[in-house]
Amino acid sequence: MSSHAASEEWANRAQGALAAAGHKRGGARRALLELLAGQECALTALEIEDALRGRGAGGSSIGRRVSRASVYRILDELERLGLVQRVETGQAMVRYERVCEHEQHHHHLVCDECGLVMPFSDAELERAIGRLSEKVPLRVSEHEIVLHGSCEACAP
Amino acid sequence: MSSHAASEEWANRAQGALAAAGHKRGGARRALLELLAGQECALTALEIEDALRGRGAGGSSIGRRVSRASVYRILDELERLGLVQRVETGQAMVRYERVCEHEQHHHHLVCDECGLVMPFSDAELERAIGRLSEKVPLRVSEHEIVLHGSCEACAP
DNA sequence: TTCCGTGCAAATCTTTTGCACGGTC
DNA sequence: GACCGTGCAAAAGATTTGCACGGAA
Repeated sequence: MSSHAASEEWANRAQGALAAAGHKRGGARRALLELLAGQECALTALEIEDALRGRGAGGSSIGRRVSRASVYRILDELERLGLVQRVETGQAMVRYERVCEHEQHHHHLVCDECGLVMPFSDAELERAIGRLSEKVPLRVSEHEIVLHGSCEACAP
Repeated sequence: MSSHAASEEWANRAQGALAAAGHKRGGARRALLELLAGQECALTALEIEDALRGRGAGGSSIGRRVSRASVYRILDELERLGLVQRVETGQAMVRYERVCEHEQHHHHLVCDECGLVMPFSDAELERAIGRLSEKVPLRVSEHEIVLHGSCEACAP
């Protein structure tokens, strides 16, 4: 599935899930959905607020200021509905990213020097996790993997 | 290596590293080292403070009150020296645990219902991570894996 | 005697909550 | 018109920092 298609699939699913949960379509939520749909990787609440304010360099600045409280509230709701997931990178703030059902999910590389966060995915790793999940005294529902180190710019 | 030996190896290494870094041996730090050496898995700063205050049910309560600020300061220093590592479990607070060099390191299972945190280790998973680390655009120094789900008590 | 280590209290910073207004259905 | 969604301001909670005293070297 192309990145664009995944983005659209998610946007549609999000719309549907929110409607099904009996939610109205406020401007802040729409802006946030639009932003998240277009993102490849995890953002912090602050980054989301800034992006919506229109600061982001390239890309379509959504141009709708959304208060920080609403950002958190909406993310919290999207998480409960399974539309976004939290990503803990060992940095100060929690990150959030959309969850695509039909796309191989990814994990994260974190540069501890500059803070860069990159996605990666690896089928072998997923298989190892899958087998492991059967052997462990926990009914596993999710897993999160973070690799720390230095990125190519920081450790050339 | 037995659990006891690992605990002792760590305590010795910690003593040495701190001495080498030119540190004096204050009472709070000694109490904290003693506590961490005897722990199998990750604790939060608050749990450490409480344990040191002597609350813990079983076990040898260390019986030396240590202020929260000192707990954080000491943990921060131990982390810089590579003696403890932070563990993010998606719960409100960060957890800390000792790092044993000669022991296969472990990762964590987290019950999202009751908050229970358990250690596990898996050689196949480590191999997968090792191979992956070669292919990724990051000079990998550490990795963290957390499996979320329901423990046997919560999902019987 | 010189510093480091520690406790206390205040500051910071992220995230959450209370409340009132405004828009959606 | 009823009710949800949102912004603003204040609160909450974890972690960090400033400062002064006491102990280790």
